[in-house]
Amino acid sequence: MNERSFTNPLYALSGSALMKDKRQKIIDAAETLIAESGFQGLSMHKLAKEAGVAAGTIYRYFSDKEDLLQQVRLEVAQRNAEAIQRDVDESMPLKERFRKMWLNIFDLSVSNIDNLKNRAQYDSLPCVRSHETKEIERKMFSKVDQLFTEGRETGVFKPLDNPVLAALSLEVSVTLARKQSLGYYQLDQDAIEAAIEASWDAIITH
Amino acid sequence: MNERSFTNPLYALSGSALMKDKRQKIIDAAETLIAESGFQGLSMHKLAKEAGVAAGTIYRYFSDKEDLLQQVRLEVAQRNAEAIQRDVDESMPLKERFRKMWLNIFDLSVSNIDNLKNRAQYDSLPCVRSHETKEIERKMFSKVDQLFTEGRETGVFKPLDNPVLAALSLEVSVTLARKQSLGYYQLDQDAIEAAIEASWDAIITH
Amino acid sequence: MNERSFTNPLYALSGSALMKDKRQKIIDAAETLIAESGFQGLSMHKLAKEAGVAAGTIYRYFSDKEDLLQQVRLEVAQRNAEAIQRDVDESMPLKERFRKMWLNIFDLSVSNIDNLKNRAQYDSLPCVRSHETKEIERKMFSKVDQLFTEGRETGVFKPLDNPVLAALSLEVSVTLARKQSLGYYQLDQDAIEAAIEASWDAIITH
Amino acid sequence: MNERSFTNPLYALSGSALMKDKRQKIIDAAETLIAESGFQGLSMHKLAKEAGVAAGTIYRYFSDKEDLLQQVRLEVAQRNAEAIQRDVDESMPLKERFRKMWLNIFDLSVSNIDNLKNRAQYDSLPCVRSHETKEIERKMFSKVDQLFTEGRETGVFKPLDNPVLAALSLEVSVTLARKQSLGYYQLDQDAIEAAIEASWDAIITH
DNA sequence: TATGAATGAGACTTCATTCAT
DNA sequence: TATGAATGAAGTCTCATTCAT
Repeated sequence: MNERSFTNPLYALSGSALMKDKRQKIIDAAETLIAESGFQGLSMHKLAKEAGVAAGTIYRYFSDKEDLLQQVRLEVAQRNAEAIQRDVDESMPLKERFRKMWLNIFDLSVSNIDNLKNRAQYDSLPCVRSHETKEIERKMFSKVDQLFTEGRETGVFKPLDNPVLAALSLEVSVTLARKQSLGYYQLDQDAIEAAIEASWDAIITH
Repeated sequence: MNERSFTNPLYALSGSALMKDKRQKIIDAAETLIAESGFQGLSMHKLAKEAGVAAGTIYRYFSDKEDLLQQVRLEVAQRNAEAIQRDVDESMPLKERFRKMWLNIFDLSVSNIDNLKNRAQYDSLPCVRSHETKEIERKMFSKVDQLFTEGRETGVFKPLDNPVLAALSLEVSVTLARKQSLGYYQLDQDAIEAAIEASWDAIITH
Repeated sequence: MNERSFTNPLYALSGSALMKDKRQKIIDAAETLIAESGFQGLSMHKLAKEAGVAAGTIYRYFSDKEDLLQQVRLEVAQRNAEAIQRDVDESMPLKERFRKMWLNIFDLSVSNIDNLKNRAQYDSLPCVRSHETKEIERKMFSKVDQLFTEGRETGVFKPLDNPVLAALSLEVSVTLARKQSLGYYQLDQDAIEAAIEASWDAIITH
Repeated sequence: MNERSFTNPLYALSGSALMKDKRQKIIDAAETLIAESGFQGLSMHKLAKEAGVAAGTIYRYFSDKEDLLQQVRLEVAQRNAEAIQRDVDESMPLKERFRKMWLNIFDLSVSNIDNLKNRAQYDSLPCVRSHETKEIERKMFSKVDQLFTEGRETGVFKPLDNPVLAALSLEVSVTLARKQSLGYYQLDQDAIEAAIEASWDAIITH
């Protein structure tokens, strides 16, 4: 968000702020519609209506539909990156950090999938691996990277690359969340804790 | 079915066999196009062209596009189910069965993802969950189920539900394969064996 | 109908009789479907199915759809012609003949309209005025013609052409029947008799 | 509406007026095509071409084909309603009003049928009977209703319901016009006057 | 900068008709 | 003679995008 528009109302009507408002309104509307009706249900007309702008206006901020979707994904990814590492601090013990991020991912996945917002994440993210995407990923996984690097160097974790460690442990939470949302089961608190413990077992040395 | 087509290859073009051929040609063409351009890129006209039939012909075999897609998914799922459990026998030791299926899934995922054929699997399978889908899943996971049940009852595995055990161990191979296909890393034989070992660690009691 | 097929079962399977059966089956099926779903709802495939023949077979008896419809109309028209003049005899008094035919037309129109079978009559008959159509009309109106001619020559009816007299009197019953079927009103026996009387008034000299 | 378009003809092409023009152009084109090729011959592509707009444009003004047809019928019905009661005034004697409307209907029917434009009226009007249709009918028949009511109450007409009186007298003109257009006969002025007289005889008390 | 009417390619689907068997 | 699979033109409608205002 442009913070200036909150502290000084004058900025709210200025060119760039207004523009930013419209751009944001369009992106927000896109997310809303995608959450409601999935990715294929997004038409530029519905989007314009939902965002309260004219159809042509969208093309002042995005070169075409693909560009718009790209930027929606970017925004979703950024929000996800923040959510995943929320309340995680380097000063916390290794296991606690692991547990916190595991739960963050699990919660995020459940809500995303429930809202169909997962589509913004799953359908799309794999398709692109642009510079920006990689930037996001680095940010997204900075604390994750640190966790795995630290754990491996102290001999707590197995000597595997970080992405492999992630796939073996943290990303299991995504799989479990998805399955739960599809109705395969309903994990209670104990089951979740057991799953976290098992994920931990996967990567520590025994 | 016209049995003659099995005994005498000359009959291969006779009535019912021809029909089966055409249906299959359409499904194959659909898989090809989906692999090339994803799910949304499949138009009935392109499909007709690729399959070498008239547009209207498709509707002799499938009531509409959704029906066609359903049947494509079914076929893909069935092929996957077979591939996953290939060369796995109950008489084999628990660990060996685990390793074999892990590798089957990994290999399948790599090739699927490389062809984008995963879309037929990932985009769609979750959408339905019909009776047929469940039937497929049961078949798909019969040997998997047996593995986990046996392991848990003998105290080798943790006391978790089968789907959870699967997510913690076997399905990790999908995540790893996808990441590899996206270019995050290239797993050599040692790394794969280590990943299998780590997956095993996730579900056994320590 | 081919009477031979009733008296000698051998004829039932003979070429021409069989052919006539199929042709009739198709026409009957067409009438059934038109009655059910109107004229536009008639597709050659549905027709083939209803008639119990293959789609291609229809084209052995009718050159194309238009030809088929033409012949359906012809058949309906013939049946109508018979119905209109049923139980009318030259020996009956003028007024009685008039009343009988008026009622025949009214009853026919009601049932036709109720079955949507009117479409076979109203949508189509005006479109063509072929030789056969005229032939049908002459037959259809032979007793009507006689009625009007006789009435005019005896000075009972106004000196107007037969088709004009028909429009002024007998055909009013069609208009009334149609309106009733559309729900404008429901004519009881008295109202119908009054309408007949009024129709009579239209054409007699006063 | 943009009021300027009423005060200054230069604005005739400005926004809202243009829109109105386009909608009207489409409706006019529809009437033209229906007149030429009947109701079934109307395809949205042909219509777009005839109207000089893109196919998609039609859907800005009409939700779908059925909606378009409905509005065409409405317009035709309204025009007919006006034509039927043109130059008819309550101050005129009963018979004169009757004669005028009879002729109005006859003339209208002849021209409609000659253009096949009757199809807009006959094929369609009976199908709906919506609120709007009834509104049209009331308007269409206000002077007709008044005529019949007045005539019945003054004892000039038979004690029959208005729709029945209409069918017996005024609507005969439609039947006669149709038959004439189909080439059954050609009514000269005397014959028409005689027909009017006969129609009058149908409903008056003797 | 913003609008939104207009565009027209292309989506899915139907159906009268043909023709090899 | 009968079949019915196959055809492909034509149908209705959607939607990303443009452009005059």
